[in-house]
Amino acid sequence: MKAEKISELTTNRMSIYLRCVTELAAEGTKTVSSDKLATRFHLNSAQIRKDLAYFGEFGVRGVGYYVEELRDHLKKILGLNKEHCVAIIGAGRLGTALTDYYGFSQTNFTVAALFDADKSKIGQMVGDVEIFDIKDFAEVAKRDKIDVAVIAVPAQFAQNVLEMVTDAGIKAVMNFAPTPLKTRDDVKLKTIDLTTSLESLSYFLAQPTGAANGKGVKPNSGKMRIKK
Amino acid sequence: MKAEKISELTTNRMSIYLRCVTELAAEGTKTVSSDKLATRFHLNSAQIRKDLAYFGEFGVRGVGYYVEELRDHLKKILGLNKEHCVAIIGAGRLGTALTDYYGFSQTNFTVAALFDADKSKIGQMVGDVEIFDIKDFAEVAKRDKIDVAVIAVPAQFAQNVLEMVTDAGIKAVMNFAPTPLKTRDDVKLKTIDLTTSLESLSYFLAQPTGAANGKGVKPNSGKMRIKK
DNA sequence: AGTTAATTGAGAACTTTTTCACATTATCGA
DNA sequence: TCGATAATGTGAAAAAGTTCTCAATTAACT
Repeated sequence: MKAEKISELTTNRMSIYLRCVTELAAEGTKTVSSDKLATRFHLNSAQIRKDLAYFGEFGVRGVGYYVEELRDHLKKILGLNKEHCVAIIGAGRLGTALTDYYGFSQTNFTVAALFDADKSKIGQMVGDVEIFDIKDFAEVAKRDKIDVAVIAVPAQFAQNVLEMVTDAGIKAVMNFAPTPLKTRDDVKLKTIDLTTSLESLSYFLAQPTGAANGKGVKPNSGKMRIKK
Repeated sequence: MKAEKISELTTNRMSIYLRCVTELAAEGTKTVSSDKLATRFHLNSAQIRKDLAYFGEFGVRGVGYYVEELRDHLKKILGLNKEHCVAIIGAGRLGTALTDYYGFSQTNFTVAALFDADKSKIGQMVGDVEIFDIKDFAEVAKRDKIDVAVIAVPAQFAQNVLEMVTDAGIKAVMNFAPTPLKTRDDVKLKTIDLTTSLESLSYFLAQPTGAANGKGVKPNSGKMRIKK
C-alpha cells in the first residue's frame, strides 16, 4: 500500500462496499472474497481489491475478507465512527423532504436545523427539526456543531448561501441547486444536479440506436452548422 | 467530427452548457467564445470545444459560438425538442417532493403520474398529479405515454420496481434507492445515491489534511489489518 | 509434511478522459 | 488587400481510471 491520492470515484465505491458488507454481516456471513462480493453486488473484483488496498491490507490470501472487520474499517475510513450534524438551507419541498429522508438518519447523519429566508416559516417545525432564520446560520451552526451543509435553495441564491456557510466554517457542502458553484480549495463541494441527470436520460432516449449501456451510442453524423 | 461513442460525462456537460447558454441568451448575448464560457461558469475551454465538436461544427473560428444557435443545437442533441412524461414510483416524502420539484418542469419534463403500493394513498392528489396503484403501472404508463420512470421507493423494493417499469417498456430510469440495481442493456439507468454522496463528504471531513479539492488527500498510512 | 485450491495485493497493460498546442479560418482596421 | 488578432477544431500528449495477470500467501485435505 502506498500513500497516494484517493479519487472520489474510489470514496464513492467505499460507501457502496460498506453497504454491501453491512448486508452480509446482518446475514451472519463471516468472510467474503472480492469475487463473491463482485458477483453478488454487480461490482468488479479487481477494483474492489485495488480500492481496499489503498487503505491497508484488510484481506487474507486464500480466504478473503472478514466481513465484520472490513465493515469496521470502512466505517472508520469514511469517518462514520463519529456523528455528523447536517444543516439544510432552504425549507421548501426538497429541503423538507431531505429533512425527513430516512437515508440521512440511517448512517451517522442527523439533520439538526433547517434555514430559510422566509420570515413566515421561521420557528416552524419539520418533524422535530426547527426552521431558523438564515441570518442566524453562523450562530446556530456553531451552537449545534453543524459540520455538513445541504443547499436546497433556488439556483440564483446558491452561490451566496455557499459563501455564507463556508464563511461560517463549514467544510463539506452538498448542493442541489442546478448551477455551477465555486468555492475555496479547503471546502468539499458535491453537487447533485437533478436537471442534468434527467437531461442526460433524455439524451439516451433521443439516440436512434437505443443502446443505453455498453453498445455504441453514436451522435448524429455529418456537419450541422447553420450558416449565418 | 467523427462518429464515436459519447460518454455520459460528456452528455452531463452538454446539459450544463445548455444551462449556461440559456442564461447568456436571456441576457441578450449574441456570441460567446469557449474561453468566456469557461471563465464565467468555471469550466474548461478545451473541454467545451471537444465536447461540442463531437456533435458538429457549431463554432466560427475567430468569433466563437452564436449563443441562440448553440442553445438550439444543444436542446436538439439532448432530446429536449420534445416533451417527456415522467412517472414517479413511491409517493413518500422524496417522491412527492420530486413531483413538485420546480426543476423537473423547467425543461421539458412533466410529472404525469405517481404510483404507490399503499392502498390508502391511491386516488389522492399531489398538486395536480394523481397517485395510482402500482399494479396499474403498465396501463397508466401506456395511456399517458410515460417515457421516464423515477424510482423513489425503499431499497428492498427497488429491483422489483425496476423490472416492472422496464417490462412495461420504459427505457430511461432514474433511481434514488440506495442499492445496486441491474437492468437490461437497452435501458438507461441512472442512480442518484444520496447516502453515498453524504458518506463521500464524510470521508473528506475525516482526512487530516482537510484538502478537499486538488491538493493531496492521503489515506492513513501503514498496515492496518487486525490479526484474527 | 506435502499437495492442492483459493484468493489477495500489486505491477503492468489497457482504456478512457482531460489537457495541451497549434494549424486553420474568420473578422477587423488601415 | 494585407497584417494582426481571435478563437475554433483536432491530433497528440498527459493524466486518470480500470482490468488483467500472476507471484505470494493461507487454509484444507490427505
